[in-house]
Amino acid sequence: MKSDGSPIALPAPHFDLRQTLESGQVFHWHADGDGWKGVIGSELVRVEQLGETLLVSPKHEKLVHTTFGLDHPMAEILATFPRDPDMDAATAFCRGLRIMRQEPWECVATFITSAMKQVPHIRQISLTLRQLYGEPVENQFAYPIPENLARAGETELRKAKLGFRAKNLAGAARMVADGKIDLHGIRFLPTDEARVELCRLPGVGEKVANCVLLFAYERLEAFPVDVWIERVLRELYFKRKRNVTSRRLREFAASYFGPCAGYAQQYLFHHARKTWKTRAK
DNA sequence: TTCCAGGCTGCCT
DNA sequence: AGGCAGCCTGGA
Repeated sequence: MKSDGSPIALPAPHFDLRQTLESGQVFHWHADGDGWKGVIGSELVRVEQLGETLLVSPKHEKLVHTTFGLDHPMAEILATFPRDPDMDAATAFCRGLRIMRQEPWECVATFITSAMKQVPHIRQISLTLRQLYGEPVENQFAYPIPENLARAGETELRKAKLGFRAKNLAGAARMVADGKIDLHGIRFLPTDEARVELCRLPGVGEKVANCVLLFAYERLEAFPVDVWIERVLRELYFKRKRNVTSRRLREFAASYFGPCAGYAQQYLFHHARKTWKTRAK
């Protein structure tokens, strides 16, 4: 580390750094010795967990506290979960996993590029975009601002291996850069209206919008349904039924998992991905 | 080689 | 409203 002062110990009870970073919310953090490094905004941050504390540079204390949701009242959140054996198992397995607070543009852009991709690919795309279009931060790069991706355009982005996602990312970047959508203002909208706004962006449908609502706008009730969580819901809650529509699954999720459904979803998702050995990459 | 992956979109019925 | 193919690319 540079001379930012020696790390301080930030209290982090009921928190698990590794599980939080490996639960498919963010795709650019990497292990650094016994800790992790990643860029938050325009800061390169190193975090290391030591028991129920986090070692961080003093100047990153507040940033880390906010980004990792250390203010979340976990006991209260867990108390809202439905009680059934599968939910209980996921909750025990994921103890300490927090929903993070990401910067909206980075979050929406990353999930636009995640369509039909496996995690290593999403990480690769994030890294390539940062290296080509992001501002340097020490020896790493910030996520590119919308203006840079809009200027690059679809053709250039295709060279960064984005495939059909290039058009969507370039289009979304253009809308944000031109002020056609106000990602900051969305913060103040009710969740349903915020979702409609986000879906105006190319490449953003209900799933990506819900990811952004959950991971960037603190809407803990937002419940992203991807192919994985569909498998989980069918396997755990509709085992013997066939012909259950996606719509029916979403209706079930909305009523069953309660006001922190997004948290519950993340736990079911992470538990399944880490324990269902088949197919997971 | 062939197949498909953490989704969206447009076009069908 | 619900179903379905196509979209790029890389890895199994």
